[in-house]
Amino acid sequence: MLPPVYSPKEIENDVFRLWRDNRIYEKLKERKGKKFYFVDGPPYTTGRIHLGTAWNKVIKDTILRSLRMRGFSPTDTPGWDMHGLPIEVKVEQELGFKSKRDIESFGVEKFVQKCMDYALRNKDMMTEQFKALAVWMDWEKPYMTIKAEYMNSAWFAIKKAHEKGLLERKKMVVNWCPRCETALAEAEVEYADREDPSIYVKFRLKNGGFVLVWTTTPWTIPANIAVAVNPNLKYAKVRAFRNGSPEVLILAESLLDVLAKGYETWEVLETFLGKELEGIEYEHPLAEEIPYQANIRHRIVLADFVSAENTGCVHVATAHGVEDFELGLKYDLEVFNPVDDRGIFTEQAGKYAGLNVREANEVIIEDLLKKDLLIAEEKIFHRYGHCWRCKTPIIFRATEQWFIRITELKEKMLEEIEKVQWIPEWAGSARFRDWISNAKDWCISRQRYWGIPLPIWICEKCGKMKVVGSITEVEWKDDLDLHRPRIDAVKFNCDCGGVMGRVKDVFDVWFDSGVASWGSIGYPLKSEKFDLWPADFITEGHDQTRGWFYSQLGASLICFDKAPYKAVLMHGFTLDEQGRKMSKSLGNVVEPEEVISQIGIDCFRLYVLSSAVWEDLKFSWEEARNVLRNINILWNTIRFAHTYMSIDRFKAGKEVDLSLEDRWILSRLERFNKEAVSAMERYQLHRVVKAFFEFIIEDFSRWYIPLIRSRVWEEAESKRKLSAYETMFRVLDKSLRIIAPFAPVLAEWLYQNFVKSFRDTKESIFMEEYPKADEDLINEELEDKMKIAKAIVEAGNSARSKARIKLRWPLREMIVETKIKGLEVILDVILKQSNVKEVKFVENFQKELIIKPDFKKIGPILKGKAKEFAEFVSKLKEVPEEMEFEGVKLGKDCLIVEERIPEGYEFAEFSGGRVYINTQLDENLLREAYAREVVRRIQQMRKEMNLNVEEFIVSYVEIDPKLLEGWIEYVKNETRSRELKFANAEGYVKEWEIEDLKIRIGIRRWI
RNA sequence: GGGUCCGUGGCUCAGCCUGGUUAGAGCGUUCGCCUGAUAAGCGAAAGGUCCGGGGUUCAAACCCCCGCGGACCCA
Repeated sequence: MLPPVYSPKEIENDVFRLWRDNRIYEKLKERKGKKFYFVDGPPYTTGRIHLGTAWNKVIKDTILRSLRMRGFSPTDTPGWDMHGLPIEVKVEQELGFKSKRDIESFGVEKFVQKCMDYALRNKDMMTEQFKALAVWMDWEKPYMTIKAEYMNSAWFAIKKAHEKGLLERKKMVVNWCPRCETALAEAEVEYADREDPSIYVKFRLKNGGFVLVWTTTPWTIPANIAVAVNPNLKYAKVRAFRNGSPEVLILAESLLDVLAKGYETWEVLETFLGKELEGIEYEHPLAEEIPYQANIRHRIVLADFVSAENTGCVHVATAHGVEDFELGLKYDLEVFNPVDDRGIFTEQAGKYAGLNVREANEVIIEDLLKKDLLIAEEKIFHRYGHCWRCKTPIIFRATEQWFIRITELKEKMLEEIEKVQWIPEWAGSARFRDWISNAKDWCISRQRYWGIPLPIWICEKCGKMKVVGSITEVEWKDDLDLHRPRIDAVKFNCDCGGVMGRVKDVFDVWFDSGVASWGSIGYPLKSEKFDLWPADFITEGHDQTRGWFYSQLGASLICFDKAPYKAVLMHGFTLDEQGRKMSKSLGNVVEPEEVISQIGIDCFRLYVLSSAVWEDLKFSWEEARNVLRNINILWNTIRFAHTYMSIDRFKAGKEVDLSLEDRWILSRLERFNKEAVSAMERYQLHRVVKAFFEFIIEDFSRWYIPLIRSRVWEEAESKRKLSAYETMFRVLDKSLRIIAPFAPVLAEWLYQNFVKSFRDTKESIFMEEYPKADEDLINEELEDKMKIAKAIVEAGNSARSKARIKLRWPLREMIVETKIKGLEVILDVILKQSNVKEVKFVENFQKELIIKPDFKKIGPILKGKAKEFAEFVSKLKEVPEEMEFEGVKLGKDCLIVEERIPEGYEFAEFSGGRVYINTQLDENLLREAYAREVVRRIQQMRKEMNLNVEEFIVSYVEIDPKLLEGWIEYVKNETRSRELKFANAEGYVKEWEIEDLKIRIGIRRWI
């Protein structure tokens, strides 16, 4: 016997033990199958997996398992992304550090070691969490971005970039985190709302008047070099009055309303296009506070990016804005950067030296006010970039950085993504395409410690550069760690006689994972697996559009001029029930462990795999638990099959005569199989899960099993029984194999405890082949017929319900009124499921039409003759389309037609017609009904007594024996009563009510 | 401002790729039923302008266009 209730925990223990003790995964790994190169997108070693990571790995595992069953030997190396700022920040927090200085004084070597320990510890914890999801990957041999061999793959790429002229060092304005003191990539900037000042400042023009600018970053004013206007926008020179005194100002004509912020009235003196303003010089507003500004000639310049917003005049600080910087290149403006790595003003900033830029905001506003240059000061709530790890607001800063010239690769990238299969299609053709089209050069250098060191050496004497493409060039041996600071000690001799030292930077961590498609197989240090490249398949969340999908494509184009993957499945995000992101601050985080412990691994997997992968998944406990109910139904069907097959020592695989319902369920099975295979090939995992439950619940549990129940209860070697067993077995055996990749633990357990009992099996269900559909068994006509049978039975039940007659009470006849032919084949099915003695199919069931005139309609037309018309109508036997009465033509809408069905019948509609039931019960039917009522109650009592299904009893029924006349044997048979006595109840006694009749029933074990 | 996705009963979703019965599930509500696979299950009822508008078509939840609302990404 199977346990009566599905309890995931025990099953999981059993199966994990089986897999471990018999080394199932390892054995599968030894099999030589067709090659399939899958690359795992490495999760970052943060320490805990969240629902999204769990979902991600479950998708991967499902696909890997299905590939193995389909005869492939997929690569299943898990990856770990272990470098970078997030870990540095965590370690800094643990050590209580505030800035890079703390790290330097602590010692870089010790710090890096701490980072490594942290990453390794987290990797181990997360490995256990993934294993607990029944994810089969090669956990013993993962790829790690911190291994020298892997770092070598990145060096290889950078050397390639250098050879192709795609690596360059240039001064650029970058996103800069003043806390982490490093440049950040676009992908490392997180946008969040924040409040900033919004100020309107006037810059005094040398030839009189002012130009009005607007900014949200007062701290950039000390670095102001120019003011930009749009050459094609109309500007106005106005005379504005404040407290009665006039001032002349220039701003965009369409934006004059902003003057209301600081002036009472104004008048336009003249208008002109922006281009006429080019070259006009002005005085820096803080020239007195910042002596350095005296060296600079400030002037108005032209820029297309200036839009008609705020004042239409943009303050340009070449060191603090990307567009500003580029504009500076065009006009050959000076790049004046008075802000240091920590976001603190340098000596060059004069009065502001030593102030943090955010603190400086206030001081600067104050100074502008004193000089009467501030028109208005407001607050603005806007999206602003923050460091992805420490949440500090970023600043823009011009620095020297190393770049990959992605802009030169753009065209090729767009070309390459067209060759990739995207699931869904728009992930590539729209979303990714859009991202690439907007791509900028990739800043790959970080001024940090925990990362792959940039393999660039520069001669201290002549400035010559050497890019190292392999760790073998730095005399690497197995045990040598290549992280900072050790690598910093490596020097090369320059041809000029000088010494080359390494650039101190490390790689942007996104570059690490970008080389995964060859780094994970050790290329180029090892090349034996490189023939696998490029990847056949990868899958990650939609956030990886700008992350891993992109970094891999860029790195791969540098090295190999083609895309590193052939197919990409993009999945969604996990959100909370209301569709919000899960976050600690909202307190709505659901831990995968918690879910697993509550509903089990398989239930969790089936739940997350049942919604469309590319859509966001709103996690709902209720929905997840619903899946448990479905699993329970599957469990119950298997328990049913198992119970009887075991009693009869059934062995599968014998020739049997299949009956109608057997052939039907097998047809449904093959159809499901066909659907599953086609969905699987298109990575439409949710369709497989949906189809599975629909088949098991709708077809197998609700329809097939009730149909064969009586066959299963037949004694001895009944052929009908054996064919039912064989059919059930085929259905379950195949269904389990189809769903095994999705619900591996459950499928394995049922394979071991159900399938194995009735046929020779392999060691594990995962050594079986994924089933192929046998399309010859699909019988469309039979399926259609059965659909009709279902509809008829349902209509019959509905008619019963109207007549208030329980299904347990047999009925004499059912008349099916329909034009559909050839329903005789389903006669038995209907008889059985409707509990009727006879079923007739007719085209027209006799019924009486009652035709009355619609007085409301005919009254106005026929007036006084209406009564005569009523007489005429009463003689009609059928409804005419049209009639003529006393020379007036009348349509059938003048008639009200009612149907009267014969006395003693009730009906209900179905898609092909109507079903009538005869509601008259005669003596014999009544006795049968009573017999069934008694049986039902005795069965209930047997169950309450916990009797074995096969055990015999003696029954006592306090009822007039006449009521059961002719049905006594039936009752004894059904209830396994050796004796049925109409006497005072003994043993386990209960009182019952059948309709209005009160009876006492007693049963006891037969000894 | 640009791009993408989503919008289907009270709620959560499937169906859309590949147009074709009466648009399906689950949850919830009400009323019934069934049961030796039932710690279960099943049915019925109520509940739908398939976001709105236009187009293509014999036929549109589905394909196309224009809006509206929400989410995400970018500027």
